[in-house]
Amino acid sequence: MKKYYITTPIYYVNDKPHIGHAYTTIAADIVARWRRLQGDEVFFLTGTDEHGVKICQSAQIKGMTPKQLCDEMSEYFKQAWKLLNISNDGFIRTTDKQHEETVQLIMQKLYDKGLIYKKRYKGLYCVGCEKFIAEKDLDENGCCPDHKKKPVVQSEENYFFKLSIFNEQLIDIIENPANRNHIEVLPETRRNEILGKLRLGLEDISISRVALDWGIPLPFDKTQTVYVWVDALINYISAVGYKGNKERFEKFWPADIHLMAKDILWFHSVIWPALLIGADIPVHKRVYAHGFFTINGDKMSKSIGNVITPDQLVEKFGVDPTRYLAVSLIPFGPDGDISMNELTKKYNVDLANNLGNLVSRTNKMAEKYFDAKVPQISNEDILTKEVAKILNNGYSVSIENMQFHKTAENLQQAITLINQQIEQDAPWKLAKTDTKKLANCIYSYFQATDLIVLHLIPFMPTISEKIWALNGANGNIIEVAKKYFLDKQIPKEGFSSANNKLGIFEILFPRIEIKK
RNA sequence: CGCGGGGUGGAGCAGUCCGGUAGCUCGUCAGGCUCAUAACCUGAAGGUCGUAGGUUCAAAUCCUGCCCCCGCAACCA
Repeated sequence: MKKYYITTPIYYVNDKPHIGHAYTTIAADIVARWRRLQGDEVFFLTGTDEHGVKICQSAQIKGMTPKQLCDEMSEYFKQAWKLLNISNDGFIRTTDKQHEETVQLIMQKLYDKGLIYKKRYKGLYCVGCEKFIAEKDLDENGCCPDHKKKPVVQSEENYFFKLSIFNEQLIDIIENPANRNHIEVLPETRRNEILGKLRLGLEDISISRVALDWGIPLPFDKTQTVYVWVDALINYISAVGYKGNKERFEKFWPADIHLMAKDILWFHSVIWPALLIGADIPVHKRVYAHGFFTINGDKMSKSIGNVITPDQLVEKFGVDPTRYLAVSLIPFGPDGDISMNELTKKYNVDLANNLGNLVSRTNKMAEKYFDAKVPQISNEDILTKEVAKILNNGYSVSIENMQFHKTAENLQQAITLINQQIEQDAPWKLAKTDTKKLANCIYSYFQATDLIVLHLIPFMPTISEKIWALNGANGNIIEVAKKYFLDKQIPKEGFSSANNKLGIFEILFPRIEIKK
């Protein structure tokens, strides 16, 4: 049995979950569920990032302790993932004791190996941004462009990580598949970007902050805390037991894929591998950065007030459609535009008209002509083989490459084929002339739909099961799916079989009117 | 000369690496069907592929110049 370790980033608890967080998490969940159907032993990790100045301040404003705030915010994420039926195996919080100890362990190791040194750092610091700001980025008045405030000169003594010495090695790791630490950075265009930046050279990075309570103290200098990014990255190994569960760690690490949005690709393809190599730990195998979306053409922002939350989507479309729509509307990788209108359109076309209506019409026909049972077959079922051919052609390749919009297209193609076949067969005519042939046709619609439904599981786990039941299919859908994906044979038992009673019909995807 | 992405019928996109009847979804129009969630099926109209040159028998696709849009530019969740 193969293992598969997949992660989302850990989300910063300064903000409640929005569609961006949901997007990454749903994508990861789809892959995780897909791998499980393939028979892999999957560890799917998500979590929350909880240290840093911003959290401290937010907590203060709300009159809470940082810990209280983190508990509250972390819970929002947990609930959002529960709502979206996310099948994560772990949920790490950077305030977990085990994580904090792991971070200290790694820091100590890097320190002992001479990869960390102390240096005075002087720069312009914008209090609003909480960061050092380069002179060239200031506006014409010498102020921070975001906060319109003059930065203050700050001088701090910090610990630095010798990132620069890894420069050549990192280029090779990313560029050369034969390197034993090779990391596949995807999509390709992003990989080129990273390589381009790496070729400009690396500087050492500061990895600690002074006088910040809300953080993990450096083991070798308790007056400083670990910089939040370093803290955050280490979650990927602490969650699988780098400290405390050697067996699990060796089983799952290195991660097979880290998923994220493009803004944090640098950290995952440069800083994270450098830290790992520094600490003599194998590096992850793959990072995949997806794009950002605009909403109705605008950047998603609180001030515009166009932020879409998972709750809103679920309220409008339901859980499974939300999952499907989130990943199928735009290609995974580049930036894309999303709007409620487009989502609704796709919902109506793909789910209500195509899939939903197919289930509806076949169920109603069986109800009408065969007393709500799956009819007996007498000839070979060709349709299901044709559907299998379509799915074999595009489904797994696209899902492996995270091209979910193509996977969705593939599924829709398969559904359309059945709709076309129904039109050609015209069962409503056969009902008057040839009951034997009619039985054959209806049977094949069920079988073919069942096959599609197996492929829908990663996207719409609950509705897949519902259709399975509606179609009077035998057996546990997950077990049947695993078996099917293992030997690619349509099982005689396990699909809708003759004389099976259909489920009580209900409309799965009610059409949603689009407001003009 | 900072780096990168993009400009294809009304809308959104694919095709560009490996030149050879320009494809998909939506929308529009016409027809069919009535099992179905006014759903489904068939067909049609609509594009000098940002622009100006070049290479070639042949370019959306390769090369060069220009115009326009959008990200990133490292301590940023």
